[in-house]
Amino acid sequence: MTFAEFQKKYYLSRQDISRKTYLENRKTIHIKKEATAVKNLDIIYGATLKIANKKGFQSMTMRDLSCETGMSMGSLYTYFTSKEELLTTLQEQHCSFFAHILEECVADESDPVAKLRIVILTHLYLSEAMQPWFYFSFMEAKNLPRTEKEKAVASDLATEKMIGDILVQGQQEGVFRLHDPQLGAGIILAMLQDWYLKRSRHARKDVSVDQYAAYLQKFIEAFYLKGVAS
Amino acid sequence: MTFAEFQKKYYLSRQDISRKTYLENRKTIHIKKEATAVKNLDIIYGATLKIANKKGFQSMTMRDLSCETGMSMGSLYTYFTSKEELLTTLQEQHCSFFAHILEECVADESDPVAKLRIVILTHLYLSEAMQPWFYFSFMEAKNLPRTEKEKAVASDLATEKMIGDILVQGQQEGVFRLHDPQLGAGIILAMLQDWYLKRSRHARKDVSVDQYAAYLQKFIEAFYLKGVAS
DNA sequence: TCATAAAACGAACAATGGTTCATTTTTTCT
DNA sequence: AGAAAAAATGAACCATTGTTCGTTTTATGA
Repeated sequence: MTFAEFQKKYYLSRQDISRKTYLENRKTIHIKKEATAVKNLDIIYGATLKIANKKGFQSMTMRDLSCETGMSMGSLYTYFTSKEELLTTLQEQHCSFFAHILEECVADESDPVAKLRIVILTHLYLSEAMQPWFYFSFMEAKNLPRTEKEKAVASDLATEKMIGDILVQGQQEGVFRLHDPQLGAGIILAMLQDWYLKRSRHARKDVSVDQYAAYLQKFIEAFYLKGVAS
Repeated sequence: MTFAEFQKKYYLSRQDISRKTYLENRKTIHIKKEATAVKNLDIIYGATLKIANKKGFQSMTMRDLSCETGMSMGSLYTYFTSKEELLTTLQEQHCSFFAHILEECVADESDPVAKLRIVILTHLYLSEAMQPWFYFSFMEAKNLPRTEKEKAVASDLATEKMIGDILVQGQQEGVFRLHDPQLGAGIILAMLQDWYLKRSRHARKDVSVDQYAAYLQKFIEAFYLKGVAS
């Protein structure tokens, strides 16, 4: 699978997140028509991520958001009850979307080498497709309300555990070299996160996701795979 | 060198940063006695990093800082002219301190393998000794005033370039395998940054800097070094 | 076309938070 | 000890910003 193919498969993602937000928050969103709500939620999410990733969510004022979305202050407040609720909802919706896809990707794969490859690839592709949110989630994690913060940490740990489990399985099956799988999982996750944390730097080097993915695979397999000659 | 040895060598660092700040900002700091100024600057820096790393610099109020330092609002303002100047000065002083030590560490080493090892080790040790600032610098980079932001980016790029240059040298001398040194440098830097960005996670796994350093060395050399049998 | 509901609007209110400065407390030096 | 300098104090000021709500504009449907 290449990124182009991945994109086709998850083409609808952005709309989906806004639609899910609307359906799950009908009580607080005082808008009757789904189409209107979904369209505006999409605009609001996009603008929020754009501004927050430039100056931080705290520094983003509701007036900034009003300006960027082209909506009035009053309008914005028909989509959420407070600035904090906007933060909570945005984070929650994106986070659950991400978790769902990542868990799905290794579901019907049993070979640890293939599993590791697909997790790495899927994570990179997801973070490429949803780069603004991934960056946002990393940078704003500590400012999230308690519950959301805990979910974000849990999600991150789950990803790390998923990688760690694959490493353990590979060691048990004798295809991976014996090394601390906890540490290994942490380092692999760090390399995955680097892709969305330093986007502009990779862009300057003219590196595509697919090139980065290929390099990572080689790097990781050089250490973990048994009997690969240098 | 172990971290314990490193710590002995750079024992005075914290005081040094406050002292340098005082000496270079005598015009704006309306305090006559050096000892008083240095003591309080140290308290202010420590409190600022502590609060900002918990809730973000923007969200930190001057009242928070007053409370944490035990100093009054008025007192704080004799050490800097505005909240932004506090940010600027803190960042600048720590950044130049860091750059100085990192450049020094490879000065009298010519072998690329040894060079790579010492850069990795020094970076890890520095980020361990100054963890609050490293974390702060990464998380607040985008909120820094223009000049400081540019310096922070430049410093980061310089580190990456330093690693990249070592990889190139190693390839030219025939001790490293041929691979994109730019990408490699980026990935190595990501692994170094993971150490201070995820401190609590490493603590939970009971991993020391020295253990982490050893693991990284193996990981990186498995990929770069030629003819190391698996 | 017109009446009614839906949505958008943005000025006004209240709370927050950076900054100042007249005053008090502490230190220094003779 | 006492005067003068240094340092610390914190209440008050004012710009900023989250939030509301009475009004206006737009969409719907008979």
